[in-house]
Amino acid sequence: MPELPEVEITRLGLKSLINYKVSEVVIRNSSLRWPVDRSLHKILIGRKLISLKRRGKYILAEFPNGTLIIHLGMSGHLCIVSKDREIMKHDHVDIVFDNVSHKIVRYNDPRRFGCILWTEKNPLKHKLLDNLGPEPLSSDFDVDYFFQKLRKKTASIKNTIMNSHVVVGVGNIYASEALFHAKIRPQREAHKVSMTEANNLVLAIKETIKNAILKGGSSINNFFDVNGKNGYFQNEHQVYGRKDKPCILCKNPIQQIILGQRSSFYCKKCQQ
DNA sequence: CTGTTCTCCTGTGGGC
DNA sequence: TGCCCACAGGAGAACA
Repeated sequence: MPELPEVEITRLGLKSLINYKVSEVVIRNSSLRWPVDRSLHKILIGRKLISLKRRGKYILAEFPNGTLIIHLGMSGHLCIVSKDREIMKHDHVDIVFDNVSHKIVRYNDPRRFGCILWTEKNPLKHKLLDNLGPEPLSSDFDVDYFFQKLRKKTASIKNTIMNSHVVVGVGNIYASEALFHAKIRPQREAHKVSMTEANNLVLAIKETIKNAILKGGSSINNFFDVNGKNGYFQNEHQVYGRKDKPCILCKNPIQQIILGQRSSFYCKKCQQ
């Protein structure tokens, strides 16, 4: 479910909890991708949430004694709920703030590919985050950097932009979308992409992600923000999920192929 | 090192 | 209606 825009919207939605103290942690099911520390309540109770940052698709919740590293995986959601909210299936973890009944952060994740990890060190040096590529919206992600990376890659351009060591935050939906905007076929070998095309792709990735954040994220299979509000970006997908439907630009049917086990969509006329 | 495949898990939708 | 199968937004691990 969540690509970078959805994670960013989730992070922004949680900011209302900054400066509140944790009063309770409930772990109903600790078996996420990696086990949730069962002593998290001892670590967190009485600690004030200092900041909420993001690196790639990881949300970093900073406390005085360390940081929670949260990833939503494929199907994770964070919601702010009140005490009387009924417990749903797959509501695995609650973090209650300030003993206020309406300030509970609830983690729900049917597939349990997400994670909630505690670190007392610099989270950016955590092994999951240490070798990540640049943020797509930062100035570090520019054509000079990107083209140098592409020259060394024989993998497909789509797999390359989805590689978090090249650039973070480009998931399966936005990879297809960005390649459509840059008019590059997803299966092209990365090192055969020209400087001009690389430049177009950098701009397309930035635009696609920026636009999706503005629109509140994609709501495919019910993404919703921390207050339960839907995003609208799914209404703007040009190729993703549009197999056999007419291309927005030339009316030719959109193709679907599998690259790296993932569905990829493109227009064979507009993308070369 | 690189690129590819496998893996975790549940839910959903299509075909029969 | 139920059953079975394919597939789903991530990404580290294992492997060649």
